[in-house]
Amino acid sequence: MLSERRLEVLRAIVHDYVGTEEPVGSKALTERHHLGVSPATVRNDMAALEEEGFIAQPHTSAGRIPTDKGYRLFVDRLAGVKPMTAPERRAIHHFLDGAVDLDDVVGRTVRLLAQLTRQVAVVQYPSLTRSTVRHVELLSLAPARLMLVLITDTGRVEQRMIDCPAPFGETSLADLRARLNSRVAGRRFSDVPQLVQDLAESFDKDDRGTVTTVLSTLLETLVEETEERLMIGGTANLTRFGHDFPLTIRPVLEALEEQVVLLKLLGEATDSGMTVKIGHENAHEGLSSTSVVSVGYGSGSEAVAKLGVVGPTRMDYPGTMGAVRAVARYVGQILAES
Amino acid sequence: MLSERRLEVLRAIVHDYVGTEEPVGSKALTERHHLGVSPATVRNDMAALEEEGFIAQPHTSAGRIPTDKGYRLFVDRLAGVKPMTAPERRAIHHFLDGAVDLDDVVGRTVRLLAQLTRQVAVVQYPSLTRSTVRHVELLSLAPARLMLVLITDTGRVEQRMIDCPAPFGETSLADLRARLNSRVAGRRFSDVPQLVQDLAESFDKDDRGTVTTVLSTLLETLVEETEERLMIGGTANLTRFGHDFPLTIRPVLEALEEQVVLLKLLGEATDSGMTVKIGHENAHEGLSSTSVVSVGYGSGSEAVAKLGVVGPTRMDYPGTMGAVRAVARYVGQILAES
DNA sequence: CCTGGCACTCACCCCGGGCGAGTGCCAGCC
DNA sequence: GGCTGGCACTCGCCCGGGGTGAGTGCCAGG
Repeated sequence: MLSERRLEVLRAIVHDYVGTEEPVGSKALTERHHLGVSPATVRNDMAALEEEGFIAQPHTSAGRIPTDKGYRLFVDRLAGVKPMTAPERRAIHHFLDGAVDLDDVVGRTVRLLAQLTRQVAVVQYPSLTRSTVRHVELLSLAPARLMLVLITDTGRVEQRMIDCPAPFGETSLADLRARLNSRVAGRRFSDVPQLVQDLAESFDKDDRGTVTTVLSTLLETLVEETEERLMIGGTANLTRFGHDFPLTIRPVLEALEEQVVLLKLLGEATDSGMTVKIGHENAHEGLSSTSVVSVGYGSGSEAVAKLGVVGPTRMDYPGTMGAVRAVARYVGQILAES
Repeated sequence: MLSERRLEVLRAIVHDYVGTEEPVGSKALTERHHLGVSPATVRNDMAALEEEGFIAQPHTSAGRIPTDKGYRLFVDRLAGVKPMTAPERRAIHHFLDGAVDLDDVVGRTVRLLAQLTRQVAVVQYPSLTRSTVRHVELLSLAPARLMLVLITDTGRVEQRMIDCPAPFGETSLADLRARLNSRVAGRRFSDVPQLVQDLAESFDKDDRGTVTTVLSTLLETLVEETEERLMIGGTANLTRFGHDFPLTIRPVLEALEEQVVLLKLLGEATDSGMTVKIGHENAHEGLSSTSVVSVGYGSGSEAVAKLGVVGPTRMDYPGTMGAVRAVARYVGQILAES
C-alpha cells in the first residue's frame, strides 16, 4: 500500500540519518538522492510515512527521523545484507586462525566483531546442552579428593572438585573412568543422565558412595552449565552513541553487565538465520534505544551458540549484518577444525 | 612545613569536593567544618596550599579543587583506611563463599568490588608463575591426539590440544603421565622446565617425538600463561564520573579493554600492601584522570595475583581502600580453602 | 498526481545585563 | 606574628530577547 517511491524515500531517510545523525529534511533528501521529484512531493510522501508511523519529527519544523517501525520495514524489505569484501574475509579468517584454545577463539571473536562493526560485541560460549561429550576424565588429587574434567566436542572444558565420602583406589578410579567414557563419549549432553543412571550399582559397596557422588557432580555440571557464559567487548564504542548519551549509555552498560539479560537477549533470537531486534522490540528496558543483531554459529550444521552486536537503533544494518554473518561463519569453521 | 591547620584545610577540601563534586570555597568550608578560624584565614591557607600545588582553582573566582599532588598528600598523610563494618564483612564472606570454581570466585569478586566501591573493579586471575603444579593430566582423544590438562594449587586449569607426530599407546601414555607427575607435582611452576628437561631420553625411540611435543606444549603453556588473564566489571559506574564525561569516559573504556594495559597497571603496584596511583601517576594516558587502588591477594602468605578498582581521582579513598583490602583478604581465604 | 510558492513555526545561536560566590588585599586587633 | 572583618573586584552562570534559517503544511495551478 506504500508506493515504491515512498519506500525509496524511507530508505533515503534511513541512509542519511544513519550517516549524519541529524533529522533529515525534504530538500536535503532530493539533493542527495536523485529521486526525480521535487521537495514538495517528498514532503507529501513524508507526511504519509509519518501517518503510518515509520518516521517522526523530534519537534515541529525539524526534519524526520526513522522510528523503530521504520527501521523494521527498512531491515525487512529495503535492506540487503552487505557482504564482506574478499580482503575483509581474509583478514577475519587470518585473525581467528591464530587462536590457541576456546577462550582465545571467543576472545578474538569479540574483539573482531567489535572492530568490524564499531559496536559492542557479545559472544556466547558454545553451549554444553547441544554438544556432545568428547571425554570425561577423573583425576585423583588426594586419597579422598577427585577432580572431574569434562571435555566437549566444541573444545569447552569444565572441571569440578569432588570430596569423596570414602577413599577411592586407583583401580576403581580407572574402572570408573573407563566405564564412564564408554557410556558417554560421543553422546549428546542431554542423553548423559539416562546413560549413567545405573552405573553405581555395578560397583563394590565401598565405592558406591563415591561413584554416586561423582555421577551427581557430573549431572550438576550439566545443569549448572546450561547457564551459559559469554564475553563482551567494544564497550568503548558506546561513546559514539549520540550526544545525549549520559542518559542513554548508563542503562546499556548496566544491561551489558547482567549476563542473564544478555543471554535472554540472545536466546530470543531464532535459531537459524539472522535476528534483528530493534529498539523497543528488546524486552529489556535499558536496551530500548538499541538494536541487537544476532545469529547462531556452530561447528557443524547445527548452531551451538549465538553471537551478535548491540548498537544504537541508528546503525548501518546492512554492514552490521554482513559482518555478523561473516564472523559467525568463520568461527564455526575454526571450531570444526579444532 | 605545612602547619597542622593547613593540612586540616586540605583534608576538608578533599572531603567536601569528593562529596559535592564542586569547587569548594572558603566560606562553605568554615561552615561545614568547625576549623575554629574565619573564612579569611582559610583563604590565606588556601593561597599557601595553592602555592605549593596541592589545590587549584578551575578559573579565577571559583572555589578550589585538589590536584593530584593534593590527593597524594591526602592519601599518604591525612587519610586512614576505613575498615569495613562487621555486617559488611559478613556479607562479603557470605557472597564469596558460594563460588563453585575459580571462574566463579573471580566473577563474584569483581561484582562484589564493583558494588562495594561503586567503581570499576579489576581482578587478576591467580598467576601460574608463582603457584605450584597440583597435577598434570594427559588424555588420549584420538590415536594421535592428546589433551594436556594442567591444574594448579590455586584451582586454575589450563588445557591444550596436542597433535602427535606418531600414534601413542595407552601404556606409554600412562607411563608418561606417571613420570611427569612424579617430577612436577607440588613443584613451583618456575622449576618445571628444569625438572622435565631429560624426560624424553628415557622413552622408546618411537615415542620420543610425542614426548618431546608434549613437554614443549607444557612449557609453552607455562610461558603463554605468564601472560595473565583478568576480569573487569562495574563499568556502568563510569557514568558517575562527572558531567563532562563523554570526553573522560571514552579513553577509560578503551584502556579497560586493553588487558595488557590493565595488567601493566596492576603489575606496577607493589607486591605487598596497598598501592594507590593517582591521576597522572598512571603511565597510561587514558587513565590520567583516574585513580587506581590495588592490592595483592593470595591463598597463602604470598600474593599470587592482584585486584583493584579504577575510579575518578575524586574518589572516597579511605572507603575504597577499606573495601579493596577487605575483599582481597577474603578472596585469599576462599582460595586457601578450596 | 506533481510542482512551485508562500506563510508559519520553532529550535538554535548570540548577546548583554544582573547576580552571586569566591577571591585577594589591607588595616586593625589580640 | 597571626587572625579577623571589611571591601572592591573578578568572572562564570543564568536568563530573556531578537535574529536566523531549515523545515513544514497547505494551496492553487499545470
